[in-house]
Amino acid sequence: MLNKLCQTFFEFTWKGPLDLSSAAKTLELLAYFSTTRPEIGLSQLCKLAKRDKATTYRHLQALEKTGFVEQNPITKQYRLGPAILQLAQTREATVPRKAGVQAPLSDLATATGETSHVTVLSGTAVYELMSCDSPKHGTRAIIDIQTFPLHATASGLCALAFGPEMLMDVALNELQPFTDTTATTSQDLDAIIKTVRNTGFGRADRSFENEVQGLSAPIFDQTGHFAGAISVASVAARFTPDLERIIKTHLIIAARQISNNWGGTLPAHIETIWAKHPTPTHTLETAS
Amino acid sequence: MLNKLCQTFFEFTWKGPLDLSSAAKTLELLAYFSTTRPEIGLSQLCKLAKRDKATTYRHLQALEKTGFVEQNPITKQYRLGPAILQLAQTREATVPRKAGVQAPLSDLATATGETSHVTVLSGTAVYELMSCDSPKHGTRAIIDIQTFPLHATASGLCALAFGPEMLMDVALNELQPFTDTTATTSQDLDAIIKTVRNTGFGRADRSFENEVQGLSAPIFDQTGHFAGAISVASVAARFTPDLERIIKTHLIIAARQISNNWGGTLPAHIETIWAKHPTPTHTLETAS
DNA sequence: TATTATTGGTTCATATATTGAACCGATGTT
DNA sequence: AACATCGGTTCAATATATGAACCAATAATA
Repeated sequence: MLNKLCQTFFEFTWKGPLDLSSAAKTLELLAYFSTTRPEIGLSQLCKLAKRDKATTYRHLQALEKTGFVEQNPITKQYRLGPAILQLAQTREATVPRKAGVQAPLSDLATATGETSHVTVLSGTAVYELMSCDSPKHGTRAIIDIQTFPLHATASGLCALAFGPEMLMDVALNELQPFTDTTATTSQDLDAIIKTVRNTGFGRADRSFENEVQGLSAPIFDQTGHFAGAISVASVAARFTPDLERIIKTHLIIAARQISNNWGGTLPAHIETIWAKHPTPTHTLETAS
Repeated sequence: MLNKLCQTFFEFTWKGPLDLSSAAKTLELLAYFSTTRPEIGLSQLCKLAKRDKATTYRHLQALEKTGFVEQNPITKQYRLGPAILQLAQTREATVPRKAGVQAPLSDLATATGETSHVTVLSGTAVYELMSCDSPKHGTRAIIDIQTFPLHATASGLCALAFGPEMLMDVALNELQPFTDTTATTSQDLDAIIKTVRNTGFGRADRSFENEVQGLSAPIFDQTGHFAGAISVASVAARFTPDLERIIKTHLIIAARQISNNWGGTLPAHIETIWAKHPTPTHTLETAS
């Protein structure tokens, strides 16, 4: 906590720096593992997490004891462990999510040629559930975070617009400016969300990363509540009204399918909005 | 892990909090969730884990903050969260395991008509990776633990026989008597393991649960080391030499397939053993 | 071969962060 | 209305996590 101050280059409040239980700190270590960085050594992980070596070591031991990480016996590096698979199996058996996402997400990525994500709302946070990188383009929008900021990403805006109102309070406490177009005032955010509600699409114009255009549609589950979002992240430079029309068309399809697979349906008022504004781009209205 | 064992027989008097980091305690809470008990309330979880309510609550908060559990907004109960899926995806992409298990395991369960498991060795613990309940019989052997005792289960014995020697030390410190046939002395265990090495099969005769007969074969991965085991748990009452022959035949097939899928092969000496004792039909060398 | 800089892992005094009995308010049962 | 739960909160007491310094081993300089 004391030398947490060191990492304050800016007001880099990662998320709730005030009260990080030791357990939470331990669990956050897991977030540093990814397909591009599957194995991490102790020292390397210390640098990444900006934590003390002894502390990190003990945390890793706790994770190893419970099977959340395991150590490559030859390289001594750590990687995610088998306990995770078991839990994932239980989670998926309990609340089926991934199974109903795979196909529509893949279709979306293929149809749009852009990297696509499905996010889920859990509590007051939006997590990435699955992503699909389209091989169509060389440059891809890479988003390498685990939770999506509510106020700056298309998925987050969808959650604010269609999820529980309580999310707005959370968002207003985390108005971190990622780019110079990030909404940082309550008024700005309100206006944006109003637009999301009016159009039925979340839209993040370079508000999270400078060259990324996000577009998203909400997903609803069997409870009838907002459960997540499906989004497309395209490189801003090639984002044209034409592309936007295509993306929106396929977002609607995917959102319908996934909602259906999760045992829900899109609320009538959203379907109505989408029908009213078939493809709300000023210039193009050609049918496809 | 420990708490499961503790609550089974002896009280252990809560004596040594020596090796229970707060983080580990927190993570162990996750083990109480299963497909048969997917949602757990705060009070209920306290009873299960035998922990204080305030403590458990804070632990759950930490888990919720990191997405490992989420709260059903209506029932207020907790269930496994979406972060797990994400990590599982990474783990599986890094160290593919489940993908190569599904089919052989399913085949095995179908062929034997018994509940079958695949376990993996991680560090010094044997974890269940996947299990498949055959629908053939009404009574099924249900094993509802997450880690398999090394000295009392067929999978554990396989690990001791074919895994790193260091496991033996761990096992000798945990010689918990689950049934009256559980090996509880170093000598007994040595003898059993010798048999496992000689036959190429792990065998647990009611040594973990009174009515369960376990039989297992080792799996090897691309490193050439023991990586896990595949096992069949049959109800002891219907365990006949005939059934044993059938099970062993299919265990061999499954062990070969999974090892292959994990990028490894069965060591020649094990194949040789299996060939030498070509499914010991009615000539059981393990006289009871 | 000696030097230096890594690595993973360990120790121990310090004080910080965790603990649990008791307490709340809400909901539900009798 | 009395009672029993539930999820959640408080606060003093202290058990527990912390990190600077320290090892031993390996690897890259030189």
